[in-house]
Amino acid sequence: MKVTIKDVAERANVSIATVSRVFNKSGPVTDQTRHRVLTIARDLRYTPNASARSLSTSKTDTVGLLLPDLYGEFFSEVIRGADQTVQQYHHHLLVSSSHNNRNEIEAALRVMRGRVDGLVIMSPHIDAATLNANLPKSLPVVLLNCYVKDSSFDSLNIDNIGGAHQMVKHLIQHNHTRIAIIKGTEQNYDAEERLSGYRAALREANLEVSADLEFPGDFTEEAGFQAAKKILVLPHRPTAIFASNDSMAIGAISALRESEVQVPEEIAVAGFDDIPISKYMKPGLSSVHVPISNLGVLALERLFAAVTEKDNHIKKQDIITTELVVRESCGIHETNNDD
Amino acid sequence: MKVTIKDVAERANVSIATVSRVFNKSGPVTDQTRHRVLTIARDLRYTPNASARSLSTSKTDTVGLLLPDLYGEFFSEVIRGADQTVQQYHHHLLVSSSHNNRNEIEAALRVMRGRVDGLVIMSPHIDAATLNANLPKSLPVVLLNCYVKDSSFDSLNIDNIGGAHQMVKHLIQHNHTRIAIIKGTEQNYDAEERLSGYRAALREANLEVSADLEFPGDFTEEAGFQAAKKILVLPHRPTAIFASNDSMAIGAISALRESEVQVPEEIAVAGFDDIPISKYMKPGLSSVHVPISNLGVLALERLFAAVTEKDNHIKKQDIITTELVVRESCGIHETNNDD
DNA sequence: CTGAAAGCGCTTACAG
DNA sequence: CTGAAAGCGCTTACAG
Repeated sequence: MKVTIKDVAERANVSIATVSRVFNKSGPVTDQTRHRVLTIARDLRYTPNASARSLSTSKTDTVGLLLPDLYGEFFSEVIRGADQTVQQYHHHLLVSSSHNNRNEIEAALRVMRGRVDGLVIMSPHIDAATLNANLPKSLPVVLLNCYVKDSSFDSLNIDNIGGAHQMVKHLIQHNHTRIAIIKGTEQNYDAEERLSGYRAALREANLEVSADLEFPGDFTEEAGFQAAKKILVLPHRPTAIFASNDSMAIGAISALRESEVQVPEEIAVAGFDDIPISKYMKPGLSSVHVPISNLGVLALERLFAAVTEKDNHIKKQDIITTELVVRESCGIHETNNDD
Repeated sequence: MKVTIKDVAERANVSIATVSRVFNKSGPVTDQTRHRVLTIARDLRYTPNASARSLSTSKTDTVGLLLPDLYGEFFSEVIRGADQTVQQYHHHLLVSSSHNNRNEIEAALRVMRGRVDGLVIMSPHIDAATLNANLPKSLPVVLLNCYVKDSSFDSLNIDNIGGAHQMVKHLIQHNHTRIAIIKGTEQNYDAEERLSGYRAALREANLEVSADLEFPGDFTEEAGFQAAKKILVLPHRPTAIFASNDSMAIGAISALRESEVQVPEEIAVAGFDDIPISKYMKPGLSSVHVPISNLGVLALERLFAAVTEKDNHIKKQDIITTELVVRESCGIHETNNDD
C-alpha cells in the first residue's frame, strides 16, 4: 500500500541513495536520473516518510507552541503570526494549549520534547526550574510573556507595567482621581504587571491606592460585566474604570449601559490589548495597543535564529513596547496620543 | 548528550526489549524490573524518541488541523475545542492555517501526509478531487464546513442555509420588507449558503430578491463598516440588515452609530455565529448561534472514531443545527425564540 | 518473565 | 556521478 524510497529506487533502476539525493537536493546527480526519479516518484505518489527522516537526521522540522487557555481574538492573532512565520521557514507547528497548572505544563513539556526542534512557551505558570527539569538543555526555547526573568532564556515580554502606567496617567491628567481597576486572572503575569502599572501611576500622582478600587477578574467579558456591576453600587462611585484587558472592558461597558450609566460621560472606561474589535465598539474603546500577531512573528523568528545559530546564539530578553490608543470610551477626544 | 533506550537498558542490566515493554505497558515484566527501569529512566531523564517509535509502529500520535485564514474569536474557539479533544485522546495537534488558494492547500496536504494519523480539514476551497489526489486513501479525514458533498468523506457542516433562513424569516414576520444582506467572502462556502438562506426566506414571503440589497463583505468588521456606509446612502433605505457574520454586524452597527442612525429603531441589525462577544454589545446583537467550540470537539471525535475503527468505520455527513438568538439589535424583544 | 534480532524508511560518509 | 552498507532509536514476533 504505502510507497517507500525503495519502490521508487527499484522502478528507476537506481539505488535508494540516489533517490534520497534527488529529494534532498544534496550531492551530485545527473539531470537525466534526477528527472527519471522525480517522474517515477510523482507517478507513485511518493512522499518521504517524515519519521524515518527525523530519525536519521535528528531534526523534526517542527516547532512547538505552548499556550494557556485560548480565549477571544487574542490567541487567534498570536497563532496566525506564529503559523505564518513557521511556514515561511518551512517548518510545522505543533500547538498545545490550556495548561493551567504546573502538572499539566510539565506533561506538555515532556510530550513536546523529542517532537520539536524548538519551543515557544506562553504560559503564566512557568518557572525556570520547571523548564530546566523537563527540557533538554539543548532545546531552543523562547518565552513569550512569561514570568521568568532569567538571562538563560530568550524572552519576549509585553511592557505591561509601562502600558498600564501610561493609560492610568492619561486618565489622571484629565482630572480623574477615583479610578477603579478590573484585575486579570489571579497569579497571571500580565494581570499582576498591569496592576503594578496602575498602582504606580496612582502613587506618582499622590492618589490613594486602595483595595476598595481593585476588583477581581479573569480576562473574560463576563468578569468585566460582573465587576462593573459591583463598581456601580459603590458608595463613592469612581469616575473611571481601567480594565486589565479589552474583553473585560467590553463586558464592563455592557453592564454600565444596562444600568443606564453613560460611558464616558458618567464613567470613563479603558482597556488593554487593543484587540481588532475594540475600534468598532460604540463608544470606541480606549486601550493600550499590543502588537498581537507580531508577537507570534517575533517569537518564532527568535526561535529560528536560536535553532540555526546553535551554540553561537546569544540570548536576549526583549520588552515589546505598547502604545496608548485614545478613543471615545475614556471621554478624552484628542488627535494626538501624547501622555 | 541525548539518552536512548540503550542507555537505560545498560544501566538497568536488562535488554532494550524489556525497557520498551515497561514504557509501553505491554507484555509481562516483574514489578521489580519495572520499578528499576522506571527509576533509572527518570534519573537519566529518558524520553522515548518519537520518530523512532513512529517509524516502527507507523503511527504518529498526531492529528492535523487545516484551517483557512484565522480571524476573530471564531478560530480560537474551534482550536480550543479541537485541542481539548486531542489531549483527551493523548494525541498531538499539528495546526496549519492561512491556505487561501488551491496550490497552498495542496502543499499543506502533502506536508501533513506522513506526519499525522488523521486530518481535520476546514477549508472553503477544497474539492474531492484535490483531496483524493494529494492524500493516501488510507488516511482518515474529516471535513469541517467544507463545500464537498461526497459520501466518501466524513463531514460536519453548519446549517448555514437553515440558520440564515430562520433569521430572515424572523425579521420578515416582524414587518421588515426591505432587508439588506452583507455577504461573506466571495466563493466561500458559508458565505454562499447564508446568502441562499436569505434569498429563500425572501422568496418564500414573496419579497423581491434584488442585487441592490446584496452588499459584498469578507467577514471582517471593516467590511461590515464599509457595507453599512453604502447602505446608508441608498435612496430607498432598508429597515433591516442581515450580516453574514457577527464581526461584520458589529462593524455595521459601528458605522450606523457614527452616522447617528439608531439601532434597532431606524435600522435593525442581525448577525451569524453568535460569537461570545455579541452578547456584550450594546445593543445586544441578535444572531444565529453556532456551537463553535463544539465544532472542534465533534470533528476530532469523529476523526478518532475513524482512526480507531479503521475499515469498519462508516462515514457520515452531519449537519450541525443552529439556533436563533434574539437580542436587542433586531428590535424585537421576545422571551421565546420561536420563529 | 526476558533477550536476540529483524525491521521500520530514511541519510550519509565511504568507496569506486 | 552512483551504490553498498551502517546507523538513527524504537517495537515486536519468536525463542527460551
